[in-house]
Amino acid sequence: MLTFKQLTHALAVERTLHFKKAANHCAVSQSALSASIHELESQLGSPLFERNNKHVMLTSFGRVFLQRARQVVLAAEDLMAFAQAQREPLSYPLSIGVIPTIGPFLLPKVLPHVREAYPNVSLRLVEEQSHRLVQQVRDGELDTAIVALPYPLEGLHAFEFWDENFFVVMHHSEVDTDATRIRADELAVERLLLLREGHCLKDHALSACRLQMSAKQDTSLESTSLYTLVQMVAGKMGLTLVPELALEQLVTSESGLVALALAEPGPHRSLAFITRVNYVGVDGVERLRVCFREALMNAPAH
Amino acid sequence: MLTFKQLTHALAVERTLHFKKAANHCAVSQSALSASIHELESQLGSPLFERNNKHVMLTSFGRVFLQRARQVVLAAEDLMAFAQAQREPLSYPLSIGVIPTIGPFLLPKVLPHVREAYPNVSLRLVEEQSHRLVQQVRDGELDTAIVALPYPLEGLHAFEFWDENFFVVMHHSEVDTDATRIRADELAVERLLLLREGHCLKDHALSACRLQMSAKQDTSLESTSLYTLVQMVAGKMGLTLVPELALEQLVTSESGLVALALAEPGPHRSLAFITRVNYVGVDGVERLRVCFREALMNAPAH
DNA sequence: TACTATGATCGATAAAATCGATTAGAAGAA
DNA sequence: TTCTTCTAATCGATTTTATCGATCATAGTA
Repeated sequence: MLTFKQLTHALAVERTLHFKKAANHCAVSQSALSASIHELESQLGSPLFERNNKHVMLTSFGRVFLQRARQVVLAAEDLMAFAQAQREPLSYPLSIGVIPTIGPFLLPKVLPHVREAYPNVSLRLVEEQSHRLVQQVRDGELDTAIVALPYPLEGLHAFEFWDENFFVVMHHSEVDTDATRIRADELAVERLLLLREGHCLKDHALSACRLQMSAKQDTSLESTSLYTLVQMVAGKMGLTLVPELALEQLVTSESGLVALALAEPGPHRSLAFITRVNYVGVDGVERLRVCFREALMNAPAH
Repeated sequence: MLTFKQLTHALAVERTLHFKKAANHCAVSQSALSASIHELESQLGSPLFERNNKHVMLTSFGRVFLQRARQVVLAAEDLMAFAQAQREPLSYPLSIGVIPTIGPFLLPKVLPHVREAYPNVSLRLVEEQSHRLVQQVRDGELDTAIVALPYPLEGLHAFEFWDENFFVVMHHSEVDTDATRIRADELAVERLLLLREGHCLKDHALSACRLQMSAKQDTSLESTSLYTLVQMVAGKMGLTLVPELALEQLVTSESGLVALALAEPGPHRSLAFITRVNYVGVDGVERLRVCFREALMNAPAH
């Protein structure tokens, strides 16, 4: 079978046109190199070199063959160099899932920080609901995913990096208190607008209010994104619960909205990376976890 | 050191995602394949596969690495296929020197025949005088050369393929005989036009006439090509000697020239391939020799 | 003729690859 | 649970391969 060693030996002979010198370059004995060349030539069926006791000379075939062999060996060396470069943490492509109620609010805050710390990082980002992310991580379609806990993980590992509280978002005309906090039992629960079934934010928000989902809730108004949800609140169609990270983008001063901290003891959800238990890139994920955490701690408070 | 075997083993595991099946594909035992993969991964510094007793799964790194490794292995396989294709006789580039008094007359007759017999043939043709061709063959710059013998070859091998006679070419107005042959001592030697010094044809022509070179010959009229030489004859500036192969092109019916066979016992020069004594492509040259000979025998006689 | 340089070759040894058998652990069935 | 099955890792033995040092053969040189 063809080996890289044979090719590099032959290339050394091509360079030096001298078996002993080539052998030295390759750090083997002359006899070993001679055998190596013989073996290669016998595999090829044609001699690469024309040689006697005094002179070594390329054959026409050898010239053409080694020209191409050089490309192959270079490609292999490139491959090894590439592998070495990959060992630098987070320099290989990483596919990350993220749930829709985290992605648009978290990533703009942390990705610049990540790119600064790991300039070679290359992330493929996928936005899906938690249950699909869990499946994709399990199947190896994703290296990791960012989800909100608590969530049934069924044997996956979780690397938490942030806890956050929920805020009640209302139209300012509906606020009848000067306090910055509000208790769940003060809420007009019947006007609560939530995300469509399947978004974990819905469950987390309800649980933050110590509420069970009300069966008589008007599901036709359940939204698919926090953005439209907040637009509905701005249209005085009700009130909603928004995680802290999203406040900055969703509740601007000119929106006519007011955000009140939920008084129930929090925090109410926790952001985490999830991976397979024996995922080999845990090192990279752990680095991401630290990096995300630092970025969030340094981010301007709302 | 990286080996092709490791790469092909890893690629087999990538395809099957199963060590035993991959081992079967590679015709080795599972333990050997397992060791091979381990060795490769240790050289790379990163695992290619994430595996436990039940499942084998590509890592992100493995995906990217094997993508590139596949290219390298394919390139190597191409290289071997290329080498095999070269084993087909005369399918590799062959550089051939030829002297100017043979090339233009011989090659048009034989090359079509060669290309028919060896469709993959690829010839690089170089036209030089004998002494330069001999040197270039010795230096390996040429695989072989076509020269006219006798010529001092100094250790090169000669593969003769054709003998030819010389013809005296004169203007028809200067011919005073009806015979088709002429003896050297009937020639107006003082009007003999020959090629410039260095062309072996000059020596061969003189020796065909049993002549030594005359010192008082008008060297200013020595030509550099048979074409101009014959043009001079057509201008009644003298007569010359032309090898048989060249007659067809040089002495056409409308040129006003007459060619008379030289009566001296011939043939007077012999065409041959020359090679280094241990040139490895002798097989190809021998095939060319046979091919040339056949082409010339089938060529229409002058 | 003797000397030098050089690639091929040989025999011994060292290194590796490979095998078969076994182990350990996970998944699924009873 | 407990048993069975499946699978990759591991181990020890063996075979194969690679390598070395020494020697040989030979072309070129003095």
